[in-house]
Amino acid sequence: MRYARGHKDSTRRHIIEVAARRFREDGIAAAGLAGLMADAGLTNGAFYGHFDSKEDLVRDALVCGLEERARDLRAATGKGAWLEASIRRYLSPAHRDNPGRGCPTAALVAEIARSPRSTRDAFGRRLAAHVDLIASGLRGAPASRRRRAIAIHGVMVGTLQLARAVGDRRLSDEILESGVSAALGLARARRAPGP
Amino acid sequence: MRYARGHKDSTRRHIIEVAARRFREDGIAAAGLAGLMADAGLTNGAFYGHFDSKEDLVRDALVCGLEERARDLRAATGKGAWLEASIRRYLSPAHRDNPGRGCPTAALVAEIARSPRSTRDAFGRRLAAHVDLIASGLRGAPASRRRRAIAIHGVMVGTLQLARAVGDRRLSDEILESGVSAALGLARARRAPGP
DNA sequence: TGTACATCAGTGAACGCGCGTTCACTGATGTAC
DNA sequence: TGTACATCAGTGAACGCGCGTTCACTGATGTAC
Repeated sequence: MRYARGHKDSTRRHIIEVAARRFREDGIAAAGLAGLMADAGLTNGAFYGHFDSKEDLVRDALVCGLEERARDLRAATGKGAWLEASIRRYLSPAHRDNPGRGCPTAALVAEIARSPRSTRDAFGRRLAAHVDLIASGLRGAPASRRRRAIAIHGVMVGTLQLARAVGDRRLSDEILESGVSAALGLARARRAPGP
Repeated sequence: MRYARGHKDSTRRHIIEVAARRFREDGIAAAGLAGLMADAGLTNGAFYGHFDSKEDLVRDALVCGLEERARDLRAATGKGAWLEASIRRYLSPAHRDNPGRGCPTAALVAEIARSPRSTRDAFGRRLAAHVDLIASGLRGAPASRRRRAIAIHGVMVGTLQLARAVGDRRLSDEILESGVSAALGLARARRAPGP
């Protein structure tokens, strides 16, 4: 064959990685396939040798990004205060200013909500796994840990997005700090807050 | 003149309202001007008699949606437990299932983050006012109230979006409940959580 | 009172462009004989 | 060892379509005389 064994697979992976970055930077609707393929060093025609449709790539790129972050987080677990450290890293100016290499959820959650069922199911499964991972770093009864893990994830995603959207840098920094404060509070509590 | 006095102004307002709904439902990038104008009962050509560009409409529609929600919230303040009630209403299945008439921030924050400076500044100003409104319903020292108000807004926006994005209805409901629980906890606390 | 003209919100066709998708083709390789 | 053929990842032009934007035009009204 013209190409080495495994060449096509690695090309496919490369396209997915490029797409995962571009989708997070520009949004799914605003990222065109031709530009994406050019970024990957290929021409537009090669796309359909690897994927059935754009939506197919969207799902793969989303899962790719989510699993990379899950691997990173799983690798950190166990080390002392790993959850606190990962909350601070998540709500850092560095993460806010580099969406392309950051959390796919924060960048794409609204577009995922408008995606076909299969994409939303794939997202839901990864979200559930991520929540379990966060919950493993909490103390308290299982139900309370799960509730707080979901809320921690929610406040992380929400405040990161708000920090990215406001024009004022000072306000943006303040949003990040408030998010850290609230997430750490939930992480340290022994009971779920609220009713 | 052919049209009654104030006709053009009311047409403009109508276009903005239609756009505010469509943007929240479909996303800004995915909502086309021709479809939007047709929804408003006009033809595409009339658009540029009212706005300089799509971005111009985006900013106006965003501000329109945000101010409507601010008015609703302001009207509720003062009534006993108004903040708790508004948190529960925000994180309800009804709000989750009707993004078109819901919170513009939850629907559009990622696209706002990719918008020009003027749009992000307009968003930042409304966000700051909204945070002040939430803070007015909290107890404690001013700095703590502000921190918690930002975090409450963050957890509301974040968990609503997560609830919209997952395919599994049960998980979605659980996310909403966890968000309510955490937001109420932050609302009832007397001190900011965390370090 | 009647007529000619100015106003202006809205019409609808057209602009160039990039979109997602299709397809006939290329050309370097491995295989068959 | 040399030649003919099959394979297949990638090429690049083309498809129809909808995008944001422009513009010459319409036609009902108010105004001027």
